Amino acid sequence: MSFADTFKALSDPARREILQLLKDGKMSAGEIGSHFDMTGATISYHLKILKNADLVWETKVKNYIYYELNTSVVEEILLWLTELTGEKK
Amino acid sequence: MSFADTFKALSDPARREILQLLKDGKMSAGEIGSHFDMTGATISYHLKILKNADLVWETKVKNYIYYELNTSVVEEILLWLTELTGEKK
DNA sequence: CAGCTATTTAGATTTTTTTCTAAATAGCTG
DNA sequence: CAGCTATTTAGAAAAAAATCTAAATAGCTG
Repeated sequence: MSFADTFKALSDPARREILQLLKDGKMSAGEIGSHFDMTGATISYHLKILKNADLVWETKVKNYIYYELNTSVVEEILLWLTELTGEKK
Repeated sequence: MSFADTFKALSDPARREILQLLKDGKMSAGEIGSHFDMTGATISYHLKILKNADLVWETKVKNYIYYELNTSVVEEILLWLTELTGEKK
């Protein structure tokens, strides 16, 4: 969705952990959930936020939904932060 | 304070805007506040969060408190994000 | 030192976020 | 197709965050 949504999405520790898990490749919602002490519904909520922020992709295979990291949007955040650190007057 | 606090601090648009303002040099709490449609108390609250996250420094001069950007902690976030984008298996 | 000016703190309220349980959907598989 | 398995959606409750007003602090300045 937007830049602000990306920052919001990154602000939760569980969501950041999900992204780290996905670094190693795609994973189903269930597999992701098994790494956390949360209900599937809660994991689904977090995945939705990551998806809305374009931080992840989903692909459906059989009755599984696989999630995959989308790094392109991370670049925007990197840029913002880099500009913050650089060019000081 | 911690890594998580830094991400939380960055998740609010007003706080990000404050950091952008401080890119151009230090600024008093009042000056910062004048850029926003919020009470001084609210600005003070946001400044406290930024300070706790080590994203800003404060220095007292007369009865003013000046805030200044501290970029060193931003580097950690940059690193985390960079590692997320790089080294995909 | 009396009154300003700048800023923060306290406390309350509102808004947003996170989480859960229960139910719904959807697509296998025997 | 009947029953599983995987996942999401809805709705409610709990927890956290943002905001305000009013009061407190603190340090000038005349």
